[in-house]
Amino acid sequence: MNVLNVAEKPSVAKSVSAILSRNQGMRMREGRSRYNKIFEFNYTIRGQPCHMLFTSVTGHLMELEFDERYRKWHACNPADLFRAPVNKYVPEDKKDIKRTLEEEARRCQWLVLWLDCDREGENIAFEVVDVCTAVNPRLNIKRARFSALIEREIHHAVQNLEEPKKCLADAVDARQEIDLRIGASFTRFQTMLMKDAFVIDTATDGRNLVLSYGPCQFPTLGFVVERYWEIQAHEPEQFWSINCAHDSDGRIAKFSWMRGHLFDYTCAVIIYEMCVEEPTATVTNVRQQEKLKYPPHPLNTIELEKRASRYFRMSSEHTMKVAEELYQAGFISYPRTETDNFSSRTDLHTIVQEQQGHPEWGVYAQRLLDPGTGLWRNPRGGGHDDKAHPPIHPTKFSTGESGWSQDHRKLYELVVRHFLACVSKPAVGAETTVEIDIAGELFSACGRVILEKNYLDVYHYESWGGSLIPTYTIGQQFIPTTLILDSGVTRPPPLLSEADLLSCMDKEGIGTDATMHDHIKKLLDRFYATKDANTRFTPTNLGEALVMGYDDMGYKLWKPYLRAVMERDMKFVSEGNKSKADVLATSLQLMEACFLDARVNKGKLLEAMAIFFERSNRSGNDELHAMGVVRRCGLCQESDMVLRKNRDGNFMVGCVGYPQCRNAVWLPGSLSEAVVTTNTCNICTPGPVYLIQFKFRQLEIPPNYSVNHLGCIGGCDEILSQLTEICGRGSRMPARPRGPTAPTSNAHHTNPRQRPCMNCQETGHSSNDCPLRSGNVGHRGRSEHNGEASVSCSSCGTPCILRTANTANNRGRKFYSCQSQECNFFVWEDSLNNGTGGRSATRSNSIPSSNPRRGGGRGSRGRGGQTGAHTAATTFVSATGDPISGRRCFRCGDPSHFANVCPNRGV
DNA sequence: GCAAGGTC
Repeated sequence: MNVLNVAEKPSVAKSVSAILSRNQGMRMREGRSRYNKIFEFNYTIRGQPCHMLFTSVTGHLMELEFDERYRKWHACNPADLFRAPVNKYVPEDKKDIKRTLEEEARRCQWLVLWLDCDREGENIAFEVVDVCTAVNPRLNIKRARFSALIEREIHHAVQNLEEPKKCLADAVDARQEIDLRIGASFTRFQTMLMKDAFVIDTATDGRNLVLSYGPCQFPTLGFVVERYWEIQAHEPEQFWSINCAHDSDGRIAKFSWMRGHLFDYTCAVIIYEMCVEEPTATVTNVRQQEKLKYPPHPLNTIELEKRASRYFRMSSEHTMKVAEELYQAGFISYPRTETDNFSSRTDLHTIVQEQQGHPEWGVYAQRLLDPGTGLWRNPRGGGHDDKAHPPIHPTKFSTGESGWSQDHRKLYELVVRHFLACVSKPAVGAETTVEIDIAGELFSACGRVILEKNYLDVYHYESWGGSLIPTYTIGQQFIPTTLILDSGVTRPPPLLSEADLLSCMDKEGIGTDATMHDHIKKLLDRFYATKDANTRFTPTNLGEALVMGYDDMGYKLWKPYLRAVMERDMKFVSEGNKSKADVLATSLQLMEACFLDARVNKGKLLEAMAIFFERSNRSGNDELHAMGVVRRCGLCQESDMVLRKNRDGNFMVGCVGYPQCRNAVWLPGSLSEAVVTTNTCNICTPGPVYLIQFKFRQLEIPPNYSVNHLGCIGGCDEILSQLTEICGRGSRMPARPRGPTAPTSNAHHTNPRQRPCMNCQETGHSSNDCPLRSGNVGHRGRSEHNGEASVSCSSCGTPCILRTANTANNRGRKFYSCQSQECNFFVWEDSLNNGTGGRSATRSNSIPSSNPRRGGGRGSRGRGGQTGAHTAATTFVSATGDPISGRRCFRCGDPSHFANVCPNRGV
């Protein structure tokens, strides 16, 4: 009987073949693919002599793609991608493997699937089955389940063959389809929306700029942006603490205040003065304890990446590349593993023995193997096991190979030292804690002596500080050598390092051990974030704007929740508790609704981008001309009606389903500007029908009509109908030059100061200069204006307009906003009434959000975190809430400010 | 030009 065996990768095909054949009578021959060899040997399965043919794939054999007609970006509406047909196909670079499988399957009776024993492995198994059964439907299909490439496991697996599990593969099918549909739809949507609308000056090296969205890459970006916002929002606050030191027997004990620190200066001073008046310290407690510092758990992929980043500042992506090369050359075990627990069957001693000859750590390895030293300890597991691979460990001794780079050496050394540390005893220290009392205040000091370094001898990446303190006895009294009142300022957390980012992703289940580094690299490739020399990530303007835009919409697409829900559903499918179809239907329905909503609210994305980027003047692009969704098309019921500006400069509202759907509303030819607002019509149905802010050319409309008009295209708008009737529709108007230089305008120009303003009917200014004009703020979308100017901007002096907020948290709340585009001043009306005063838009008094930039316009960067600084008007209040009189700056004595904003702070 | 998951 001929048995075709297929593994997930060539190395497994080779290892399993070697185990089953016991390296006797095994022949290797080439397959169609140069990497995937075929091993042949004889083996007996449950008494049945078999001729075994063992080959492999290289991961997934197939990919999921849309039908041909949906692949071109402009061929369909991105929303269609939620329902477009998808197919699995074998990509060109896997065709050779497919051919090998077909040729071998034709002459076999059995197919045994040796794919990795996880969800993806099961899915690949079904891809192999599809290819093989297409040429040989009579194949008897079996699954070999093994948890390690160990002789006993492998023989057991082949003698106890099982059935492949469809529900595991189904879970992956669902994941693939959801990832593809939401990734492609959102990527096309946001790329086409923004790429030509803004000047995004990133050096793409000739590549097309793609603003991709993915359910893993976006939450990864979210972690980076969130930390950045946290730093921006930080308001430094001064605190005080009392520190005490005692110098005796040539040793120093540094006592820290058990209250930690106080933010109330007066309280701190009062307590400090009490201590100074009665400085005698009495020892109240002396505690001596043995402390252990444990070696790390066995190494898995994420830990390898984190430690290489921390110790060598190597990027996770580069680490995996180097690790892969070491693995391919046989020096370390398989580097993509979740497992941090050695199987009890692993021969750990042999691995240590191989390292005995090394000039640097060979002696340590010898000590480990000597039972007399007592250094050996069986490794503690970290509780993770992917059932497919052991923790990363050395598999071949080397003192460095000629082809190795410094990074190869460092990584191999890390793997070896980590392994040796894992099988070593923890370091042992003796800790002494001393507590003292000074005038009723408690202080403590700690000293440590390292008794046994143990694993720290080989794992020199870690250290354990030790310091000797004087000897104390309970009841002993002494006068401290120093007793001082120290001040400090709270600091924001640091930017996320690569190791932090990996931890966030691991904790929230973003990506797999084999893909996390890809998602991090993608942030850099897409220009969403940058990494500094200390491996810390800062979002770029582009990355921040995208997250801000979605956040302003109220969608948490940049949070890990979506992936968590998907993972939960995948688990249900793989356990057979939900069907693939159910999960696909509910998940995609939800995401499609979210997509359509995001498209309606794309103004938020554009607003966020406008904070960081200049608008582009490029034309000829569809998206530039499609200026916002006005309503759902009532004719085709499938697509949206969008406001457009045609090439001849005329406006219309047309269905995006054109040319299949030709529904259109032509607007008056006298229009010079039109902007879709976030306000909706109360009359027209089905809603929402978004109102449009129109601006007409003054000389082309009758004098009794206003140049500015907030109108509706749903049929209820009498003024719009009249103007359309009077001026004719744009579609029939000849193209004309636009703008103030148009000769027709100049011909009849009158002095605007002699005529009443078209906007407010006052004289002395034109409607362009009207203080009640809404123009500038509209594109920032803060909210509609109510048109009442009663406050001047304290920043630039320009009159402010009273507006009504339209955000989720503050809907209906009034605020004054500076009209100047260059100024960010705004103030809540109710804060004026209660006397707290106005400020430039920053986190502390802006629209509450996790996003400190919201509410801020261009120019607000870098100001966050600085506001909230105590001002002259601050009333000083103690911790109990009582006002404190006479409070002054700690540094210069000025009562008008706190020390943290003192002009002499740097002196 | 798009996702994420395998892998050489």
